[in-house]
Formats: sequence, C-alpha cells, structure tokens
Amino acid sequence: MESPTGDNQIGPQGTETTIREAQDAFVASWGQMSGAWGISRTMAEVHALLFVTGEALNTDEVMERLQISRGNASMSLRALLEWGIVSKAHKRGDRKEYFQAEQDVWAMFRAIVRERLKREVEPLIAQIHEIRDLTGVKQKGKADAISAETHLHNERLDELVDFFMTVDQLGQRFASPQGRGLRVAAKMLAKIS
Amino acid sequence: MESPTGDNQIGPQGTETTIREAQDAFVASWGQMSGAWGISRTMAEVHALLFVTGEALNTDEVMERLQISRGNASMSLRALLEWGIVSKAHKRGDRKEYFQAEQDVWAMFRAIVRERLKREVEPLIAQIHEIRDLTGVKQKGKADAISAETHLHNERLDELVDFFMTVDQLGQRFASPQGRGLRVAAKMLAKIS
DNA sequence: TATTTGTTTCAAAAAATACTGAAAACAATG
DNA sequence: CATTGTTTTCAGTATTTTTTGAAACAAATA
Repeated sequence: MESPTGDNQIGPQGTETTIREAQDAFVASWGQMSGAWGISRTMAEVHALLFVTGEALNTDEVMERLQISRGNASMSLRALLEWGIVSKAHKRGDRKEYFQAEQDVWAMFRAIVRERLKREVEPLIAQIHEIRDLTGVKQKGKADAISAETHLHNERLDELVDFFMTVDQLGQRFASPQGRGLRVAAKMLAKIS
Repeated sequence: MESPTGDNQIGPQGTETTIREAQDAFVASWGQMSGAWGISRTMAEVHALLFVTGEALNTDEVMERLQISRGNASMSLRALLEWGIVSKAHKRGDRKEYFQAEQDVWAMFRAIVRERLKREVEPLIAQIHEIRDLTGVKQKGKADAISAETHLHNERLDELVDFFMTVDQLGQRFASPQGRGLRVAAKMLAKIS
C-alpha cells in the first residue's frame, strides 16, 4: 500500500527504520506490564510512546501511531495528565494540543509513587482503621472483657495499619520534591554488597 | 434459611457477630485493591480471609465462606502458594488440605516484593536491554556515526534500565531473609521529620 | 453569529478476564 | 487393586473492562 502520510524519512533509511522498530518494541514491552500495574494497555502504550520518542505529540499522531480510536486516545491522555507524568504543550500557529512525557525517570516514578499512595495506600489505611474500630478502640489502658480471639484479630489489623503507615511515610519522603536526593541515597544503598 | 453448617457459635452472640462482620469488611476491602495490583478479586479475598481469621482453612471452608466454586478456590489457593504468602497445613485424622496465611505482615510483604521483582521487574530489565541493543551496544569508546536522535533514544533507555536495576537491587535487599533488619530501619527512616 | 477545528463524553460493541461445574486425575485406605 | 475421598483441570459461560465512534461540546476564526 502507498504511504498516505508524508512521514519524515530523513537520513539513511536503515537507521531511521531501526529507531522506529526500537520504539515500537518499547511500546509493546511497556504495554505488557500494564496488567500488573492495574492500568489499561492503551494507557501504558500511550505513555511509552511519548516517553520513548521524547516528542510532544498531538492526539491524531498518537491515534495514527498506535492505531487506536480518538476516544481512547483522549481518555488515555487525560488519565496520564492526572497521574502527572504527561503534560500539555502547544505549538505556535497550531490549535491542537500536544502532549509530552516527563523525561526524568526518577521524577516520573516520584509522581507515580505519589499518586499510588494517594489512590491506594491512604484509602486502604482509612478503611482498615474503620474496620479496626468495629472491634474496640485502640487503647492499652482499658482492661475490657475482650476475648482472646478478638484480641488477636485486633493485633493483626494493628500490625497491618502500622505497616501501611510506614510505607506511606517512606513513600511521601521519596515522592516529595525534596526527595530528589533520595536518588543518590538509593543508588548507594543498592550497591553495597 | 436454616444454617446447614454446625458453625462454632461459642461465646456471647453479640461479640461473635461483630468479629465476623469485621472479617467480612476486611475481606471486601482487601478485595477492592485487587485491581490495582493486577490480581483477581477472588485471589485477594481468599488471602484476606486466611490472613484475617488467622486460621488454617480447607477448600470447602473457603468456598462456603466466600461463596465461590471449587475450581475458583482451588486455583486461587494454588496461586497464593506460588506467591509464598500462604502455606499448606494438615490436621490429624483429616485427609483434607488446610491453608494458612503468613501472619507476619513484614514477612508477607517481603515475599510479595520478591515475587514481583522476579515476575515483573527482572523480565522488563531483560527486555529493555534487548531493545537497547537494537540501536547500538553501550560503549563509550566507539565514536560511531550515531545520529543525535538515536543518541537521545539510547540515553532514555539507559536511564530507565539504570532505574530498574536500582529498584531490583534495593528490593532484593529488602526481600532477602537478612532483610529482616530493614523493618526497623524503615520505621526509623519514615519517622524522621 | 455561523463556521471551522479540535476535544470530550458515553452508550453500545468488542475484547479480555474470571468463574463455574463436572469430569479426570490423583491419593489414601482397606 | 477397588473404593472412597480430595484436588486439579478446562471447556463453556458469565462478568468485567476496554475500546469504539458518533454526538455533544468548546474554542477560535471569519
């Protein structure tokens, strides 16, 4: 079939082809992980595309490159904006909106951690707290007539809440803008064998 | 309807009812998180049930309590065994297999981290490495005729691999049996404000 | 204000995923 | 090795999630 788009096939054809293949392979690879992270395949692929090209693309370019519908592209891009790992951009003399991915990998994962704490960990802590209160408020002093079974149940939930609160606090530190320094700390810590 | 099972309704009825409700609430709550973690709702619920009751239950008890089919229960339990957060147990004079959840919350998350590194992070590192090699092997010395675009592409993937390798190494330390000590370290680190 | 261009929404369709239930495989016991 | 009790498998079905595409909406232009 003939190419309907006037694609920029500058430079030696071999090189250009290879980079496009590498990009496509990355998009597919990133998309495969989507299931494990609780996001849709398309959302992961759109992010992968923006990240790996490093360019600011508009909705039509994303649709064309990933062969997806307009609605799907629109929703995926909006979700990525909400996650804070993609931002809007504009080009002079063009009314279309362009989208670009955060290029700093550490900044990108700080944003992801921030968002997952907010969406998953914190609501879970709140819920477990509520459930915990069903079987007696946490207070050492009260020598109430609590069955051994209830006591164990309470201890299990307390331990869980404690764990998630630690995760939340650690995550917050990592995710905060000041958390930048953690990049160095983490790499050092990881290396010590 | 009449209760077909001779359930152990020992103790004051009020107390027993409350703990059952708290357990059910926890099962539901834990089940809700399943989507975000890429596992099925049932698998999360089965784990929640075993964790929150602290008991060793057999397949029929799990089926009855969660109102799920035998096949579903069997597959969920096996998956949990593979994750290493549930183990088999046996009762004297009973041919059925019983299942119990890891009760130490930190040990449980060490197992989860270990498994997720193995299933998700490490394969991803391998894949990105392959993709990276499509556009030239990593070697500073080679003053090859590489386009600026390719150079940037390579840098992006290198940064990503580097990040995931750091995560993998940090995770391994946390997940290792020796990582036990990290529990204390993490709690301390989280508290410093 | 009408027109043109671009974006969002959402009901319906498609695709992916999870669940059931019954049969097969397996294991313990006499 | 036949019987009985238990677990696993898997084809078919049900449910949930994702995607499409067209209408509604919004913003800029003439």
